Amino acid sequence: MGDGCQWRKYGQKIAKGNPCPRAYYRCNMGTSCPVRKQVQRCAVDETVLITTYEGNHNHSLPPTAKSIASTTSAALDMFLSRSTTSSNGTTLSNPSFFSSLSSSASTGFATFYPSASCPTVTLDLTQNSNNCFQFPRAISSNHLQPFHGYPQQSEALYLSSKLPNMIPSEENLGLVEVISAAIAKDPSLKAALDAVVSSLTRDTQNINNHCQLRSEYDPSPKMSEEVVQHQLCTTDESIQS
DNA sequence: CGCCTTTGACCCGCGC
DNA sequence: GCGCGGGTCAAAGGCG
Repeated sequence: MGDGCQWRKYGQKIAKGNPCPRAYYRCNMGTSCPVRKQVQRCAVDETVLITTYEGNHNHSLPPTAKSIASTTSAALDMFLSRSTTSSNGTTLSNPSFFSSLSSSASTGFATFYPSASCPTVTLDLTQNSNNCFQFPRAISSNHLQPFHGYPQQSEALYLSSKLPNMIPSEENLGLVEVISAAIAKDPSLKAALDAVVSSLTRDTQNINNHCQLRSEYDPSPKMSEEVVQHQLCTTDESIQS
């Protein structure tokens, strides 16, 4: 998937537990840019590409890359804001919220599991189509620092994507419902998403994409809110057990 | 000819 | 100390 940056491949390995090789890339845009990324197909669903970014660019980014960076940063801020308001006072995000999201990711839609020890954010890029980058949907994050694409502390950014024309499909409807329920439960979440979309609109010329995304985030769950909340509680209990 | 990818070798951390 | 696995290096080959 093109992300606006130029990458130079420097290695490929077959990781244990996944027959698909993992490719290693370095950013080739700046002089001695420290940013690296890993790309690997999901072992469960080979249409899913798991891309891991590490480091921070030491050069300016093209508009497309900036859009991704700002989007990711906004997503991180969104989840981070929840962590700072959590009642237990921890620096990590609301465990109930993330357990719900992680459980939805385990349905084969985006089979990636962020660990608490590694700062990560997982984004669903399945809305990518017509070779035009669109706004990714944040699935989960336990990252403690936003990604701006400029020198900061070392960090890792995890992105997952599917090939075009793969959705909407039944397998990820559950995720949509969970996200919708999360938005319905927390008005601040919807406000954060609106801010992200508004920010993206300034960077993109594709107004149609914007409209599509706004409709994607419309908090009108296909199920009643009571049913969704019950499922979330059930999911939380099963994970905790 | 230069750039990029491929791929086997090597390095290093971690668990036993 | 040894083996395993992940990450990186670098020579060789392909391609424009």
